[in-house]
Amino acid sequence: MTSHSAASVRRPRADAVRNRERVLEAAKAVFSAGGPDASLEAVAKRAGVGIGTLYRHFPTREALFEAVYRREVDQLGELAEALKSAAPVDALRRWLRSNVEFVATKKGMSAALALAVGASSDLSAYSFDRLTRAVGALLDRAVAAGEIRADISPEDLLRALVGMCYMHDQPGWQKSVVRLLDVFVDGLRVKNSIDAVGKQAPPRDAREGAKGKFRRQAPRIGRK
Amino acid sequence: MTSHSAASVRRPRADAVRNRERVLEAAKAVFSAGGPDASLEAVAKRAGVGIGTLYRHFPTREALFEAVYRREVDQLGELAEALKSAAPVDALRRWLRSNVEFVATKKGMSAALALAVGASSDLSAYSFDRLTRAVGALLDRAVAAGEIRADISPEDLLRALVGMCYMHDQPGWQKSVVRLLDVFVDGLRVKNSIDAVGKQAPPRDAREGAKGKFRRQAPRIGRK
Amino acid sequence: MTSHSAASVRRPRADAVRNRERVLEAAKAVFSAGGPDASLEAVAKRAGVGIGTLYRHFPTREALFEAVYRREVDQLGELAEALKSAAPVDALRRWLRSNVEFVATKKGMSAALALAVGASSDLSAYSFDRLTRAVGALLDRAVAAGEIRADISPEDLLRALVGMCYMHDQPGWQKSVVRLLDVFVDGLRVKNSIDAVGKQAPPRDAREGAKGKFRRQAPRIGRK
Amino acid sequence: MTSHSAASVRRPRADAVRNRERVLEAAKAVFSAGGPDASLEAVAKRAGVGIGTLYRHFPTREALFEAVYRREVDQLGELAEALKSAAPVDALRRWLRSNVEFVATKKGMSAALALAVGASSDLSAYSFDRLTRAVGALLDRAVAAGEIRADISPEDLLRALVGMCYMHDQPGWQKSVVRLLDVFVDGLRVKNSIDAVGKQAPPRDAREGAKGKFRRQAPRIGRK
DNA sequence: GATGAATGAGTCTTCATTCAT
DNA sequence: GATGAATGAAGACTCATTCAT
Repeated sequence: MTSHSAASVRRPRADAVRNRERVLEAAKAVFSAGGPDASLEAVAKRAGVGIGTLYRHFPTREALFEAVYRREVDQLGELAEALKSAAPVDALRRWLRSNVEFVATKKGMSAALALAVGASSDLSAYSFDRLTRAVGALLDRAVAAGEIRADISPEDLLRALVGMCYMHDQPGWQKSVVRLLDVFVDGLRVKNSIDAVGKQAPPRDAREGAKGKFRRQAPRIGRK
Repeated sequence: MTSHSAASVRRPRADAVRNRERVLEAAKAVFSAGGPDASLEAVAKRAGVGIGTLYRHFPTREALFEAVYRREVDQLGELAEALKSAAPVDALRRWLRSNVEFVATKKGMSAALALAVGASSDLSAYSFDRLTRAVGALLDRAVAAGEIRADISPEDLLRALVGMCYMHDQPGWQKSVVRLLDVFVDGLRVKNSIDAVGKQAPPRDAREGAKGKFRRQAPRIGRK
Repeated sequence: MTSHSAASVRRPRADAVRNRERVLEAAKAVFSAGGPDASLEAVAKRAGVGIGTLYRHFPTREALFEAVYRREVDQLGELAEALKSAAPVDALRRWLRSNVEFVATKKGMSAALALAVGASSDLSAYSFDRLTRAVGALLDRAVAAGEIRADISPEDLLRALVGMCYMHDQPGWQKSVVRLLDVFVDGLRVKNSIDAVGKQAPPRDAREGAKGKFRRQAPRIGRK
Repeated sequence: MTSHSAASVRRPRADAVRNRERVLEAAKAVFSAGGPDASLEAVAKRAGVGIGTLYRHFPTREALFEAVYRREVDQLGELAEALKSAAPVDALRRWLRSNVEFVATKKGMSAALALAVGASSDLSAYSFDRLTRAVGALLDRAVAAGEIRADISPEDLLRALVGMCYMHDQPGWQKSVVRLLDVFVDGLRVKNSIDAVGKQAPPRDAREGAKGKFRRQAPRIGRK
C-alpha cells in the first residue's frame, strides 16, 4: 500500500519494537512480583507506555503471558539438549542444578517452570510438552545405561523439580534445592530397593506416554 | 458492660456460634475452589449469612484464613508426633506418605501445607514453625540412629514435600508424589556419596536454627 | 435469620427503596436524553448514588431497562383495554391519539413504544407482544363491525404508530402525527378500493398470528 | 506550494482517489450494519486503509457522514421530480412506493431517509430541505387538482414515510409498509370527513413554511 | 448480633484522535 | 500522502469495606 514498500511485510517501526520490548520486560518483572493476576495497568505504567499501547501489542492477558514465557521455556528446553554428550547421570544432575541457577538468575524463570504443571492453557500445554520431552531424553539415556531405576517418568521428574523450585522466594532456597536434588538423584540410583510400604510403581516402559504435542486444553491462566 | 453479666466472659449466643461455624465451613470450601483470592462475599453467601456477619466474626481476611487453616496445620503436626514409636526411616517415609494422603483426602489441606512456605504472615510463620518442628523430630531420630545423612534440614525436607504436593490438581499426582518421595528417602540413606559437583552442605548442627516461634512477619497473603 | 423477622420476606429498607426509585427516575431521564447507550455512570450520578448501588439494584443494563420501561408499556396496553366500550373506529382513533399524548407527556414513553419494534430482547419481545395484543383487540372489533378493511394486521398498525412517533423531537411533531393518524384511520375505512398498483394483502384472518407470549429472543439492547 | 504546480488546483493523486472511494464504500456498509456509532477503525479496516488515511480524507465523523449520505438523499429527491408527468395521486403513491423499494434495495438508503428527520446537523438540515421540497411538489400538484385534502404538509408526509420505513429491519416489512402507505393515500383522498375528535388542522397555505435552506443547526449526530 | 445496602477505588477494555515515520 | 503506533479518556463491572437499620 505504501509506495516504497518492497516486500509484502513492512519492517516494524523502531519505536514500536522498543515499546514491545519494554512491555515484555515490565511484564516479566510485574508478573514475577505480583503473580499472574497482576494489573495490566501496572505493567503499562512500569513500561512507561499507555495502556492502549500494551493492548495493541498484546490484545489479551494470555497473549502477553505467552510472549513473556515461551522464550523462557524454550531456554529451559535447550538446556537439556545441550547436555546430551555428558555421562548420563551426571547430565541429569547437571541439568537439574542448572535449572536452579536459571531460576535464581532470571526473574520469571520460576514462573515459566511452574507453567509446566499449572492450570491448563495453550501455553501450559506447550510448556509441559516442551519440558517433558527435554527431561525425557535425559532420563531415557540414564535408564538405558542401566544407571538409574526405570520407574520414574519424565513427568515425575519434572514435577519434582518444579516442586522444589516452588519455594524460590525464601532466603537460602538455592543451596537447599541443590541439596535436595542431589539427594533425589542419589535416590534414583537405588534400584527399587524398598517396596515394603507401598505398591510397586509401573515399569518405565508402561508409562502413560502421550508424547504428542499439546494434549491438554483450556483457556484461562489465573483470572477468576 | 451488660447489666446481668455475672462473669467477665459471656457465653456466646448460640446462633453466633452456629454462624461462626458455617462461615468457617464455607470459607474452607470456597478457598479450596477459588484460591486465596476468592471473594469474601462468595464465602458469606455460601455460608448463608450476611457479609456483615462474616466481618463481625473475622474482621480481616487474614483472620479468616487463620481460623480456617490453623487447625489443619495442627493435624499435620500431630501426624508426625504420632509416629515416634516406629523405626526411624520408616517413620519418616510414612509421615511423608501420610501427608500425601491427607492432602488427597481433605480439601484445603494442600493450602494448609503450602502456607508453611508461602508469603510471610503470622499464620505462615506459625505453620512453618509448627511443621518444621514436627519433621525435625523425625529427621533427628533417623540421623541419630545413623540411618540417613545429616546434611538435610527439616526446612529442606518440608519444602520438598510442599513443592511436590503443589501439583495436587493434576491427574495421577498422588501416585507420582509417593514415588518421588520414596526415591527421595532412598537418596537420604546414601551417605554423602557424591560431592564432585557441588559444595558440601553444612553439618546438621550448624544449621541456621531459628526454632523460636514466629520469626517472620508481614501482613498480606495474596491480595493486592 | 434475624430474630425479629415475622414473615419470610423482610420489609425492604427505607433507604434502599428510596435509592431504587431515584435510580429509576434518573434512568428514565438519562435514557430519554441520551438514548439506550447512555452511560450507567451518568445515571448513577444523576440519581445521586454510587455506581455500586446502581449495580446492586440492577445488575445489568437490561435489568434497568426492564424496570424502567415495563411499566410504561403496560400503561400503553391498558389504554387500549380501557376503550373497549367506545364505538369501534372511534376507539381506534382515540387510542392512537392517546399514544401521541402519552409520548408527548411522559418522557421516555417514546422509547417504551419503540421497544416494541426494536432489537430483540426479552423486554422487546414482551413489549411487542403486549402492544400487539392491545391494538389487535381494537382492530378486530372494528373489522368485525365491518367498519374498516381487514387486511391490516395489528403489527402493521403498531409499526406505523411507532414510526410516526419516532420523530418526537421535532418541533410541532405532535399535531403533525395526530393529523397523519387521522388520515390513516380515514384510509382504513376505505375498503380495498385500490389494488391496481400492488398485490392484494392477505386477508385479516390468515395473518401470521403468533399471539403466544415471548416469541422473539436475544440478549442485547443497544451496546456494541 | 509545490514547485512544479502550474494551476492552483492539483490533480489529486490516483491512489488518493481510490482510497477515498474505498472508504466511502466501507463506511456505507459499516454504518448500515452497525448504526451511526460504528467504530471508525472498523471502517478503515474494511476499506483496507490505515486509520490515518481515513482521517485525512474525512477529518470528522460528520464529514464522512456527509460524503456518504448526500448522494443518496439527492437520489431520493430526484425520484420525486421524475414523476411530475404522472397523474397527481398516482404519482404520489408511486413515489412513496418507490422509496420503499429504494430502501429495500440500497443498503443505507434508510439511514439517508431517516436523516431528514433526525438530530439536527448540517447534513440533516440539507436532507430535510431537499426532500421536503421534492415531496412538496408532488403534494401541491395533487391538492391543486382537488384530489386530496389540503391540510397535510410536505413535512407531515415525509415524516409518515420515514416513520413507516423505520422498521426496515423486520422480516416482511416491505409488504407491510406498502400496505400502510396505500391506506394512507386512501386516507388522503377523504376530504376532512372527520373532525369530531380533534381540532381542525390549519389550511394548507398557512403552514409554517420555511422553505429556505438550512434552517436548523447543530453538530453532533449520535456520539456522546 | 445480624443484616445487607451503600460506597468507591481499581481493573479491564474500547476507541477517537494525534503524530512520528 | 499513507500508515499504523501511541495515547488517554470513558465506561462497564467487581469487590472489599463501612454503616445504618
